[in-house]
Amino acid sequence: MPPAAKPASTAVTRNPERTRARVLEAARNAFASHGLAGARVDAIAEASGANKRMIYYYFADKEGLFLATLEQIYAELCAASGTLDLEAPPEEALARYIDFVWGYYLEHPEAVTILNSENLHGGRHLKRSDKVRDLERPFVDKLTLLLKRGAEDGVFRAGLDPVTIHITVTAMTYFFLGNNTTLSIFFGQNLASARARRNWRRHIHASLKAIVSA
Amino acid sequence: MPPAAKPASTAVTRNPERTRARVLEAARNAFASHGLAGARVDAIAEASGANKRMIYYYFADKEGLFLATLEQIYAELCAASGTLDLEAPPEEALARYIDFVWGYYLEHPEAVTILNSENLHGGRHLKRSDKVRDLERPFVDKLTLLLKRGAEDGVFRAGLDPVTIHITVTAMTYFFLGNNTTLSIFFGQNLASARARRNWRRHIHASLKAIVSA
DNA sequence: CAAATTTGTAACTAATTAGTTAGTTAATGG
DNA sequence: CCATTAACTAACTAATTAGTTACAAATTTG
Repeated sequence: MPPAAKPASTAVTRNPERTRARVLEAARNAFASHGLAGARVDAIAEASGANKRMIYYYFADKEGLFLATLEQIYAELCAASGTLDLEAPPEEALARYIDFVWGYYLEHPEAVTILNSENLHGGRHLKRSDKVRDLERPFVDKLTLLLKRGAEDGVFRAGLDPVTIHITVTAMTYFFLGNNTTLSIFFGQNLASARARRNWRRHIHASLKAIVSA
Repeated sequence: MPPAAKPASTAVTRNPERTRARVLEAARNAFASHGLAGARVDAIAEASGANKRMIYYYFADKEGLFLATLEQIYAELCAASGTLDLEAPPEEALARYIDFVWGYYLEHPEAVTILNSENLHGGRHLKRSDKVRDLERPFVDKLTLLLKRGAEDGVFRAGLDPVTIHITVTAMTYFFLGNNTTLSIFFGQNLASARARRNWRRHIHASLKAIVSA
């Protein structure tokens, strides 16, 4: 049922890859704005310019489309981390790492809401994805090396767990950005302002420095 | 339209307050499990034992019911923080504060998913809630005093912002618990285990100690 | 080039949904 | 004790929804 990858064609009237890509883009927007249950397949079809039938042809059902969206997000995140350059003194490299995570979620707010949706549904789509299981996670290896290097240089504490550090950086980024609205209302201040964001990013840097310091 | 609070009655056949409470409880479960769009008013009516008409009678519409659920969650969080005792040496008191936040979200996973839903929808329900605006937030005052006390004692850094510290503790708690499923899948380890939770809670304590230390 | 296959369309359907109508029964207050 | 109001019910509706059917055109392949 799922169409195999095909060599580029000069045809304009038919273009399955472009159709797929456009559907995925529209799906991403729709799921990000309304969640899995709130997103409308008809709306995705219209926004992508594809016929609704094609969505079912390519992705089987709404949940299949949601899974494909999730897989694309994870693939993009991992691919982006491939270009991450941590060849610098440990403290400088850690700062770059933080800026990468912060920058990624700042530029991809849809990733936050879609991952939240997947957690709402107990990860039932991701669980059956071998695409995500087989993904390269360059940032984990890079962070592992960085922490080791920092410990050897005596600037980082020894025995730091890379996954723990990654989750810490992501938690501080993701929670601040993803829950910005309710936090702003609850604390009566605009945490979406450039100033508030700048302060928070600075706070992440200072916090992680304190956490990893020897 | 919204019914006023009434003195307790001995009647059993009619009990608007109990009906309201049961609807709210069912709504909380439904919204927590399926989100705003995914929750079904019919299912909430059936689960609460109330007639669907009564839900519209008390809460106007589905969004009104969602707002009432949100308000209840915030009210409970603030009420719970009222009993929080921080009368202890600053480092011990900060540990208690962390355990309060951690314990609260651990015991109320539905608060996490419902707040995520509200953020998905841009906070449009909470924005029009004066109930939440007028809420007492005892934990902010308590934390403010604690940070001041710690600074005076020379154990905490001076000038720490209580809201920043609160968001930091909440970020590390909320993100770990709320995104536990996708994190577990992505990093190939069971972060829901008692051991993983214990380690993470310990990590929050160590991290905050490092962050606030003079 | 012809048969098989892939890509695409338009119109449809069966089920579900939020919200309503029209009325009944219990409590309350004068 | 009766009239008004509050609490409640069952059955309904109009709109929407995920998913399908039946068909057509383009492309590939033997």
